[in-house]
Amino acid sequence: MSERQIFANLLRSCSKNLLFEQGLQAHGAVVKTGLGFDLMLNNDLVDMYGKCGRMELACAVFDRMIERNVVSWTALMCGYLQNGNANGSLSLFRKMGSSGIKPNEFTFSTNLKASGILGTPENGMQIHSFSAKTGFEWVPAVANSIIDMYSKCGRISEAARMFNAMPVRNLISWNAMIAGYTLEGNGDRALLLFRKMQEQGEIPDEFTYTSTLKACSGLGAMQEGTQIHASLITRGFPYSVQIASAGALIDMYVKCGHLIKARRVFDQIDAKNVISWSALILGYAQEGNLVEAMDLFRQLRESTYQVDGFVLSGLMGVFADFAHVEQGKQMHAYTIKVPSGLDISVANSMVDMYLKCGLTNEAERLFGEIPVRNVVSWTVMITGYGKHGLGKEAINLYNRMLAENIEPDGVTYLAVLSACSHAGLIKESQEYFSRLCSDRWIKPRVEHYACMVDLLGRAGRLKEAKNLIENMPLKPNVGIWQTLTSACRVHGDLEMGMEVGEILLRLDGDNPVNYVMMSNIFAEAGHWKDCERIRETVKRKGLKKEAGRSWVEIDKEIHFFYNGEDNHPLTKRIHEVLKEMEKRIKEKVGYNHGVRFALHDVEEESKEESLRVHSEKLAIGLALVCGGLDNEEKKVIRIFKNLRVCGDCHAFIKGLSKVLKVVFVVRDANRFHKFEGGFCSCGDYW
DNA sequence: CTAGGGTTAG
Repeated sequence: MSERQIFANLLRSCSKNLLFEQGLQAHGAVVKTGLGFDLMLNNDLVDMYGKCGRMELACAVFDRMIERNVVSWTALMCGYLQNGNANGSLSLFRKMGSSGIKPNEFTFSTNLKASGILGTPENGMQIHSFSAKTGFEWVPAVANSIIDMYSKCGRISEAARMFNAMPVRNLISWNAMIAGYTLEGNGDRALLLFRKMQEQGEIPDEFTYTSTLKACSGLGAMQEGTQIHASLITRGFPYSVQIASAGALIDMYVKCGHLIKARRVFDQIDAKNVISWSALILGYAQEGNLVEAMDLFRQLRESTYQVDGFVLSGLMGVFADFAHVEQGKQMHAYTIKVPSGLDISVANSMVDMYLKCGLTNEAERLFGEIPVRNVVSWTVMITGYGKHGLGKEAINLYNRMLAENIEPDGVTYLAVLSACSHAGLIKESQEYFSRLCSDRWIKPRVEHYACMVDLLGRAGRLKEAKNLIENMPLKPNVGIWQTLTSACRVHGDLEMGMEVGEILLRLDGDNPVNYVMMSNIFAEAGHWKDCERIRETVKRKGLKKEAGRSWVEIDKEIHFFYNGEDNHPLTKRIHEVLKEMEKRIKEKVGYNHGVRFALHDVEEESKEESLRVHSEKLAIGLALVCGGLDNEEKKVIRIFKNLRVCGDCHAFIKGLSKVLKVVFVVRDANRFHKFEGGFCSCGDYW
């Protein structure tokens, strides 16, 4: 074997096994032997450095080469791609074109993959047609990459067209198409294709299984998932395959609500990895079992596996949802100690957590410290401002984002529109909505229309709101009708309320929330008979609405309350304080029980009584008992509620904030309410 | 030198 061939083999082995130090030594030896200008060896060097994550060295070799062929260029592109720089690969692709070198199938595959990662179809389409012109389109690897590119760019129909037109399909073609449907959220189609490929004699591999399991997760299809699990075992795949699919398998059971089975799979895998750990931890956490989740997380930390950004951001998201500030802060402290704490998704999830816990200043500080913010970072912040009723600030932030050349996406528009909605900025919202409609790449969704309906409804422009729903190009969903119904209630438009309510009940007649809304409309209008009729229906159908639950954190401990609950050790004191407060508010601000809100609890018998024990009041009572009555300046009491805060409680807290020198921040299912000096930041519309 | 996968932030 020639010396040159020996070096090539050595370099390829370093590349494959990521042996940077040895590769560096081999590089030195190549130069010493006088082979420093050999084309093939230089290509291998570019590849080796790229694989080892040393792009500066890969570029240096590439720049010093006296001749370059298509392999040299493609190797460098792969380096960029594998080091997370898809744009780098694409711009190199363009440069290669202008230097007169023709791409081959490898160049096409690489850059199609890069386009898929960027997720915007323009680049990919160009490369697709380029490959067609140069006769590479139907080379299997290229065609597969085109399918992958289109499905990652949200052009599933293009992907399917390609797939159907392929003269020869291999396993990878099937996998790419199945993954595409799964990604699109069309799990049914994915499973259909999975069956079809087996009918045609194709044997699934680990990638097929992970994709189809993911499809089952999305569908909540436990039966299909279990079948796939079974065939994974009966086909006798080697361990490596089971490991690769374990994360998806556990996640499937988690998403189907079967934690016990998920746990069983986890316990049965000999070789776990960080993904199987994360899937299970987040499963427990999202279910509300934080004790088990955190215990597993501790075990993960103490294990040899590296905690990654996925599990950190996932847990942070759970703390945000449950408003567990203390846990969130502790996790924040932990992220500073681990490398994955620097992940952008972790930073974003922390900003979101602070915002959802009502600590706006902390969120702002953290947001300012993110070195490279992406569209999610900005959207989180805009959403947060919006929920705090800070519409102007949200819009300012949005403009700053545009100034920094960050492209908004559909969620960003949702954040801006809902910020306008919470702050009542109608003119502004119409401007942004028309911008959205004329955006080339973003399609308005029902949720965007719902924001506009909410805005118009809030302004009392109910006819316009109804018109918008009836004329929108999308199929109205339950949520958007609920928005309109609720606006009818606020403005006391009985006629439209009944009309819209009928639509709502036809569409979603088993949701107690809809009946509550209807009975409220009738109650507002004094139609007690109709109100009674609705109540009867709810009883007859046996519908139960989600139980109202509030919580408050006191001395790093969270106390939960359900409506009418009386098993807290301090219950007696809580009721005493609430009674006392009620008296003081009645004297000072003439507060009275608003019976109009009593129907939030359709199952309750006594309205007065049910109001007095709403969970948010109990939580506030406890906070007051535990030192909230000190009446010191700048005292803030934070309360969280799973549903929307009821109107009576809202009035009560407003009164409290006037009687006491306390600021109350209440996060409900919709937004934040900041009560200060007898006023609420929501302007009494919520 | 090349194609496919698992947990994940708004």
